[in-house]
Amino acid sequence: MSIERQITDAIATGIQKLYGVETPAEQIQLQKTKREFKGHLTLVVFPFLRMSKKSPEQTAHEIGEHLVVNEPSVACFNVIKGFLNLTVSSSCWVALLNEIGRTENYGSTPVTEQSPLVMIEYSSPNTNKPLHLGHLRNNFLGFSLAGIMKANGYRVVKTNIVNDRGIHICKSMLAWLKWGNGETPQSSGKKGDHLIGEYYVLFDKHYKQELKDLEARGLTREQAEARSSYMHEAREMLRSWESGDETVVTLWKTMNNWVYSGFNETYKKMGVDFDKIYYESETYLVGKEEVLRGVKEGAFYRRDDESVWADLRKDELDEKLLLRADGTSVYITQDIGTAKLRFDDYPIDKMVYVVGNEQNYHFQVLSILLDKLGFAFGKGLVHFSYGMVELPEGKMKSREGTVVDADDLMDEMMQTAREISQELGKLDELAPDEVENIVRIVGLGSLKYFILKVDPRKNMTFNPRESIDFNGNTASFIQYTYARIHSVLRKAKEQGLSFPDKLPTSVSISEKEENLIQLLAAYPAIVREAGEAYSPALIANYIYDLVKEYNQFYHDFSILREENPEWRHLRLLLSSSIAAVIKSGMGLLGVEVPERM
RNA sequence: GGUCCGGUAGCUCAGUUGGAUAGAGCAAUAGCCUUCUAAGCUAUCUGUCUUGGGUUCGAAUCCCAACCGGAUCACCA
Repeated sequence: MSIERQITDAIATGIQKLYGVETPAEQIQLQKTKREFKGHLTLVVFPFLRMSKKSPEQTAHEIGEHLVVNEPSVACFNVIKGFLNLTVSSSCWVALLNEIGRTENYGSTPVTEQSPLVMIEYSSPNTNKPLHLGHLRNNFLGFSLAGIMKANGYRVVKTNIVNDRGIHICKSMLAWLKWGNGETPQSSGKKGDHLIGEYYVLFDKHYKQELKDLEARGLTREQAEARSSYMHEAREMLRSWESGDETVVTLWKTMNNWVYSGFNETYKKMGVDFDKIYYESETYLVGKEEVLRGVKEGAFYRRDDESVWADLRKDELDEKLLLRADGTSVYITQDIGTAKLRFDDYPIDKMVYVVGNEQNYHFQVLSILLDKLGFAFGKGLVHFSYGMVELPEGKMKSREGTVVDADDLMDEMMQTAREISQELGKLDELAPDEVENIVRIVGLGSLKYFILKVDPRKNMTFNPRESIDFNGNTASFIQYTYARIHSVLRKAKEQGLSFPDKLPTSVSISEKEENLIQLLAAYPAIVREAGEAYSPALIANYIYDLVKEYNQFYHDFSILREENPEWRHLRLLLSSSIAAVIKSGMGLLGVEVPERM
């Protein structure tokens, strides 16, 4: 039982005894004492005044007296206005540190075969262009969330739905046929996804020119769009693809494979992975079948032009198209099919979609549609909706060339990490492959942390010109502290300074150390909250607080030079426990920590 | 126009199951490397928490209204 819980119970019995009123423990809220006051935990007594019918000060004193006499973990107390500040005894903190020190996987709940299964969909790229900054936020959030859910005792399946079919990929294919001269990733040395992206842009360029020419001949915009031969060819190609035309399908496979090998490289660099990948080309027909089943069962209806619709006006939404008049599927049809396949494949208890907040409406609709089709999971699906990544001058626009490419950005981060490391002379004594590894860990970690420390729901601003800081609330600051702790532990070992993993509770302990242990003790609750709130940011900001506190401690206290063996042991045990929590917490963000840097 | 989300220091962000004098980092200024890694530490400076009401012992936090910004309301994905 946690100290907090113990004291809460003692307060409940105290109030019962003093004022004869039964108070459920949930109503008693202990909070962390503010830094400027003495004590560890604070009880705000205002809510109990109507029971005690006495002044705040007097009430606080009475409860405080009761605790000191009856609850051994409370050493002393002080009262300021209506605030009862409790000081927990040193021996409790030492006992707590002992416990944390020998708890394996501290902070995480074990996963068993009976654990509920959560499937997390993230990434979901289109195969016509490379990944950009927005995808980075998506991938980092999705991967981190998977780790957090696992730490909270869920079985987790990470999944990805690849948008591999549709008019967009036909545009790239067409441009490549027309102007590509058989260029391949091998022949040009370009990454497959970047190569395809270039042809997508090239199509758009020629298409725009064609429109301009047509408009110059006196056509309106709409007429020009209808008359465009390029667009006509692209649509024609999509039709050939859907009817299984062999040359088109072969080309499609070839070009998509170029993209996949490019994506795989990027995913590897990002440090994310998937347990199961679905492809839209394999799910859209299933979606169509499901929609037709819905028509048969009366959930949806057909209009005169043969298009299929869902009437959601009873759910305070509008009518929604599900199949076009020509029978082809739309975006949401595919999500219905994917959902069905997934639930056929796995016994999913909870489905989480990591998708940007511009699709809030889409998922609201999807939830209702799945429910109408009789899928039990429809109502409970979670849309983990995150904000846009904006540049200082506003949204990223591919047409204006302001898109920040994921590969480029990651490379730049590593390059910057390398330059700073060299300037500081950090890497002088290390082997080249070690240098590469540290540069990767620091550069990439800083990027991930920079993105994940922000509340996922909020839009965030990213300034590519001001490179990401390596000071302050950053991954490198945390990584540096971790490396330094390891250095101390390494040196302790070299000097033969082993320390027991269990300290006598009689050891005297400073206020700073008590505060650090109190912070450490909060970790499991933070992991739980992060899981409930879907917020890796909670963990990031917690780790930062812990590290900041430890750094001050590190500068104020000697560890290896401390001559009192009990104190030295305490500090070594504290340091190694903190290192363990840093590693665990950063691991939940998908950020590695190096043992030296 | 309807719906949803946001507005906290010059900048980037914490802080919201209502609690004490609203916090960090960056930027600025001044110190600290014969001592466990200076990617660090210390000190100073920085605020109409968008505005106006309400709820109460107490509001950045909850409610109402207004203003500003964003998203969405596609036979695009």
